[in-house]
Amino acid sequence: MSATSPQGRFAEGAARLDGQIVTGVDAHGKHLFYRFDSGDVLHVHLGLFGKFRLRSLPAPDPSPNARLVMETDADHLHLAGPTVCELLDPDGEDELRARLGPDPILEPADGADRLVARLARRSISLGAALHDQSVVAGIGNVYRSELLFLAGVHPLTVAKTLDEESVRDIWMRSVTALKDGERTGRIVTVLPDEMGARTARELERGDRLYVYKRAGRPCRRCGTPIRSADADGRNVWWCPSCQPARGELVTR
DNA sequence: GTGTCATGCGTAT
DNA sequence: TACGCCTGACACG
Repeated sequence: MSATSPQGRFAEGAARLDGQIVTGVDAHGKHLFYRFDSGDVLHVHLGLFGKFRLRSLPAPDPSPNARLVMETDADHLHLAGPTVCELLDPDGEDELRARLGPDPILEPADGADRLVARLARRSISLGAALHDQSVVAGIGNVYRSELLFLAGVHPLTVAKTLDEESVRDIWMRSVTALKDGERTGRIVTVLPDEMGARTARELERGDRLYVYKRAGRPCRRCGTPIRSADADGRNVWWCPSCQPARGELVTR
């Protein structure tokens, strides 16, 4: 594999990786790890804007924006706009993983206990908690609203007040949803029996989710207008009928 | 063409 | 809590 940094900001790293063999790729939450035969580990976090593009050769236009291009005889992998693109030593990877909560894809069976434990002490809202990567790794702003809708839990519920059964339900739904997303490459949370005759792939962009960015529009299930509020500096959406408040809510 | 927004997160205040 | 950063898609004109 050849590695280059057309944009230049990862020139040193690319030079080190150039000529190496990729021995594995894995992830913890939103953090990606490319492993090389020398033992080097490339850590990538796409952030809000980052994007990988995989193209077959011959490669398309020159890519001046690419932080990193990795190329084999067959493929051309183009990375632009990541928040993080760096080489990590083993200690660095350990420190990173220690900061992250359980990943529903990595530990579907064991992670629920850890989530229960991590929520039990928190006075923040559930919406904020699910977005906190040290509580659970891999859930972003789309999934947090959608999972809470599926679970029937109000997003401003005080995290530590939620009953354990509901926490485990949210965990299991996150396992299913994130695995689906990993498999299909898109976020579709609408359940199969609510898709009508269409498959997940056939759904229009706006028909794939229940509440995310649907403020004021009718709930797909009950018709009640969807609401939104700020949770942790980002919007969260919910259906007031399908996700009634149980107990007190976090109001700010 | 221009402006706005976004599936994120670290740092400064 | 605010801001900066990184890029691309889309709405609007």
